[in-house]
Amino acid sequence: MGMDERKYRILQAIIDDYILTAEPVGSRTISRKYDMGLSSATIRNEMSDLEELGYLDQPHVSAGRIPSAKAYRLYVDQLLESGRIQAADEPSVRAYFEGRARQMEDVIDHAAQVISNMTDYLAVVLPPSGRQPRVRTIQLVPVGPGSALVVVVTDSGIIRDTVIPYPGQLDNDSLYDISRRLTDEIAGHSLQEAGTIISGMIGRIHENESFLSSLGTFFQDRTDPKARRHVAVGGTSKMLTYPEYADRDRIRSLLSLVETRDRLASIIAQNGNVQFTVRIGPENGIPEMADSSIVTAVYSTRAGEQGTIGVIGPTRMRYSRVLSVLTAMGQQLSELFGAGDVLETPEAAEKTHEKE
Amino acid sequence: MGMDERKYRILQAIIDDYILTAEPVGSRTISRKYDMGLSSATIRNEMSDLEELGYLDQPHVSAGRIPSAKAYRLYVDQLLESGRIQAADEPSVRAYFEGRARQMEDVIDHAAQVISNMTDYLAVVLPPSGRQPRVRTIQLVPVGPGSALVVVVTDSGIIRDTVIPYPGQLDNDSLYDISRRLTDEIAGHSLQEAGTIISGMIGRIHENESFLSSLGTFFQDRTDPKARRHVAVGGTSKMLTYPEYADRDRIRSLLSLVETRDRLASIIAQNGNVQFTVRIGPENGIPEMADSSIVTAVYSTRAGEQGTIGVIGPTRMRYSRVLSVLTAMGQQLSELFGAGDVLETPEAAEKTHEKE
DNA sequence: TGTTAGCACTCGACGATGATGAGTGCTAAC
DNA sequence: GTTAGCACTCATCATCGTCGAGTGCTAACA
Repeated sequence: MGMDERKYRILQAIIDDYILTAEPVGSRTISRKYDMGLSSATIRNEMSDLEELGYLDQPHVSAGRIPSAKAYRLYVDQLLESGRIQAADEPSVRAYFEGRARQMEDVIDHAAQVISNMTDYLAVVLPPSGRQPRVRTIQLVPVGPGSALVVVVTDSGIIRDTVIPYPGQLDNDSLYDISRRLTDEIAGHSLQEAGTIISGMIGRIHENESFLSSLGTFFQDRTDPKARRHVAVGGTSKMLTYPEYADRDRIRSLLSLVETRDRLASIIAQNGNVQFTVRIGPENGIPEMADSSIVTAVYSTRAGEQGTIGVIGPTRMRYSRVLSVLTAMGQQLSELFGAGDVLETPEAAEKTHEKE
Repeated sequence: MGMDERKYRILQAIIDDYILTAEPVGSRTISRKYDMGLSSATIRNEMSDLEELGYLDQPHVSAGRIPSAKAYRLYVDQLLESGRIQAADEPSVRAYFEGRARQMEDVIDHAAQVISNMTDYLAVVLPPSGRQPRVRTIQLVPVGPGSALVVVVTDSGIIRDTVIPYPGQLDNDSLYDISRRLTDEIAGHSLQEAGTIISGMIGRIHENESFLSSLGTFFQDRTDPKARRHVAVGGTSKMLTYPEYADRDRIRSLLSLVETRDRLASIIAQNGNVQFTVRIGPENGIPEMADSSIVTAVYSTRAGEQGTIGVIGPTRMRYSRVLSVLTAMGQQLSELFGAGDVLETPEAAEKTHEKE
């Protein structure tokens, strides 16, 4: 007994129906709604086979069948192989970004909103990271007595800033001078290297030792992989519409996952270099998420950094829809972060220029 | 029939018990658990009176009584008048901030966490705002070809940054020069005034007109009251433990409120100059929050800006606890934003200095 | 006059019971 | 190989009676 064409069509119909209704689907439903040209009895036989093959589960004897994780896996694999994933929604994704979003964090927040609006699932967007960005400029800006704002511009265009103390006797001009000298030293190096270089300067330059040491630790902090990153989330409340999250404990664990951004980020973060990751139910390895699926995709920046966008939803997810939305959004974000300046959409830049 | 001492004590007991159990409380419970030296029959008579006075509601004939919004109001008013609100938790609040938090947003996020941990309700923290901060310095930092990062330091220490385009022919030094000249012009003025001044310069200085105009709109954007501010939220998942939020629609409306930060901010934002605001049930005027209470408190920065911290929970809230936590946190935040530099805790600054 | 014991009454919560119907597996006929 | 038919299973739902918490009222008591 193998998996022939007809079995697959029936399985597909069952999956489609279950994704739609979230209710166990019976043989009668299939033969009626998805006119297969087969009677319910025949379907029943096939379903029995499919169950034996591990593609269907039966909650109890007198209920219909439910697709197993294995069935979804087959379904998704076929989907991915067939190349039927089209960024069909690209125009509408693009429309969402028309003349909007300036700062990186705004873009990311907005992207999460858009994804969740288009899919009706929980959307997560991680900022670009991974590759060690290289320093382009460092600039110190006086903030108050005894403290300066450090602005580091990297080749990925991302600005990291923190206030550090500095000896009060420095005025604006000397700060600028210092900034220039520092830039000369560390430009082109990674943040980590920059930290080492600056720490190394402490011996050589005897003035402002404490200041240099603060600056050194600043770079070290920024290199820390545990450093909190902004994680954008959208559509949490959408999850409440799905019956699989009717259980309070389940909502609870989902909510607290969303609340602890670190954990959420580590779950969504992609490891490999693949375009998509689809983890169905138990595959995701998170006990309390055994009947949730996680789909992620990658986007990249001009500087070669990678970011991840992801969707979390019930196992009976509209995978096809999700994959196509993620594709479109991945393209859009890559474009946004790759084409023009990282911190500005092409549109926004254009709009500003029109005023000339 | 007035409200005598004994009635009040009974009412208090009922409120206490209901806050604890969330179940209608009967006359028997009161006479036993809160030994009043009265039989249940007497309590019953008093409860009957209290109901007539509007302080108690009865879900149905054979159930106990539930405190009405009017009862909570009385309770809270007494609490506030009695001056029994003590920042009793101040030490533990302080402990939470030991050697932590550098950036303003981190402080705010952390504060929301702490409040929700200490109260077990949903906590919201709004960043300082209100007063028009005055410009101290403006500095332009080159980010990439044709774009510069604008860093404005105000007397409230808040850094607002955006990337704007600038004509490519400017190099670092001329940017610095421009920054200096701009600072000379706008230092001491509000953001709005700064915008006007810069726009006014367009006529006078003919070089870089487009750049100045971008900069002008930058200031206008920053003055926009609708400008999105970072709103910190903590403890959303805690709300699921309360039976009053068992209903899915109720969680849903709560969740979507939390998701739309703008609306959340406008609900929490304080108008007057009072230290506390307690809005009980229907008092808050938000239909879907008719059985939630909102308690807010104010903190302030050295620069005279005001921020708001707030708690959202069921009407049967532990008001006393919440008020005392908010008091402690308000003090802590005021201290944090008032004493040392706004962007740094005294601890953090101290810690860094130790390295000298 | 205020307090309390006693009692009848109300009504939601809960569990048992039975009807309903969706769906299955199996068998036999086509 | 397909399908009609049928017995069987079992979750769902409404009904019904029991249970008990809690009340209001009355009458007795200090």
